[in-house]
Amino acid sequence: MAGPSVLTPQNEDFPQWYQDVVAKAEMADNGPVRGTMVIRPYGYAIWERIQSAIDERIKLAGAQNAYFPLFIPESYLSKEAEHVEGFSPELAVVTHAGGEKLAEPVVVRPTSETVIGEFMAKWIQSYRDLPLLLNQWANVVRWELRPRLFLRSSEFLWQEGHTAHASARDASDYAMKIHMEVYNDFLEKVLAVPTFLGIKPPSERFAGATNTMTCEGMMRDGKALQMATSHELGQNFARAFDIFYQSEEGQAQLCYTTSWGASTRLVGGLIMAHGDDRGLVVPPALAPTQVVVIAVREDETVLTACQALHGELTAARLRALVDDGKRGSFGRRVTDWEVKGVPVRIEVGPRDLVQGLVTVVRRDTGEKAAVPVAEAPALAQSLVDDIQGDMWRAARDFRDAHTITVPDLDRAIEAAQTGFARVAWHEVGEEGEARLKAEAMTVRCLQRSDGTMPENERESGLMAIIARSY
RNA sequence: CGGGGAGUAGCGCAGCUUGGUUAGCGCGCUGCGUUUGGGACGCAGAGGCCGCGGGUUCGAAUCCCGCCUCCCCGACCA
Repeated sequence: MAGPSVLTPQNEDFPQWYQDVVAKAEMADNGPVRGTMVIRPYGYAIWERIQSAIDERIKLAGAQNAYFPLFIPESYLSKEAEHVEGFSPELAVVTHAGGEKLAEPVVVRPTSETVIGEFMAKWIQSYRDLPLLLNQWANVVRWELRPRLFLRSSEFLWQEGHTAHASARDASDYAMKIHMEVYNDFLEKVLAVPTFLGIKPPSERFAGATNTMTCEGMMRDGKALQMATSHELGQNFARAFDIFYQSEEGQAQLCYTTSWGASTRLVGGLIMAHGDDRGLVVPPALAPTQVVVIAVREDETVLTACQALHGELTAARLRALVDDGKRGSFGRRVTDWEVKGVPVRIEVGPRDLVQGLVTVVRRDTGEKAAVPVAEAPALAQSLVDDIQGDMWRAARDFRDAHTITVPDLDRAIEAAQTGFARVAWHEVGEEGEARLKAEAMTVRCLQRSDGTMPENERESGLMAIIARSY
């Protein structure tokens, strides 16, 4: 039934497989400047759906969208010592503009804590102004030495939330709320990627944060990908930018701030968490096209049947389109839709049609069924519903099968060659982290033994998740 | 920046060692025809500053010198 693979098989060369998928599914191209990325219409359609799903959740969590400038005075970055130290190696700095050398160089934002901090200070006067909950959708630039499409590009698109609160508790609760109700919910319900939730060890924290929460997903090659992060910034940025409020008692108090983000990297995560040797597999809740109706050949009866099916699918609020056969042989077109990962396809051919049948195929399992034309829309609908859950369970089972709890660091290093290792955090320590680095591994996150999110890395009984990562 | 590799058609490559007709192959692209139930086939086409600059030579993709760029591995990272 299946022809030879169009792509490099995953187990032969996973990075090459990834590049093949990005190219063949028409997701993105390299830009003319090293490290930049051109997102093609199909890749962008997926990003737009990621955006709207996340944006909807951000708004439910109470934050409002705003927009801050791309250019940031260089001096802003230096106001927070750890922040500038963390980012300076990857800054793009504009030194000339308008034909002249600038008095103060301007950096292209690598992230916006600093500018937003400046304006928070201006806007916040009283405890009544808190919490201040902002988000922006923007592009950011971090000059990368080893770029990879979607996973690590010098310019990327993301959402960055920035909030200010009256107390450490409020800030911490809100960062957690975003982590669970925006990121984890999106990853589970839309992207169908199960993750390990935890906090970063101090060595892996965001520059200037007091705590970083992460969602770590497992890719099909057993490596980890950080899919979203939420940071508690303590009073570090509030102090640097004078973000004060007057309390009910009339005293000036420093705010506590947070920041949180998810980027176009999620598209890379989608590819690597669900993809197989035939290409992308897109979960139905995310898919720009959920059902493709394929005419086996250009034939009036066939095309009429396709249009009728398309009408019914659309009426049932499924995102559907018709492949009318003008674009080449049947086999070629099927392969193209498979590479793009469309969840369900309905093949309409003259032979089946004589018997009143069409063939319905699901992308995730390849399972085919010949069903009466009249039943096809309902079947497509139920497959769309089933596939979403099945993909999540398949990804979870894969992750669990490749996650091993081990008693010590030696065995953790062994296990992390092929997946994730779970080991007591006290078995690692600073010395252990150095050993991991030598093995190209890191502590991806720390969690309690029951898998929940700890308050901080000093809690006793924490487990470390160790893996190779992107 | 350290270590490796490569620049020839949109993409992937051969040719270079030993200089010499009109620079070639696969895929893709255009036209026409036959096809179409898992990447169809035939015929006819289009497409090249052989990375850039200099040199040697009657003659350079090929030899010499200089430069530039890209890719892979490492250090940094959403």
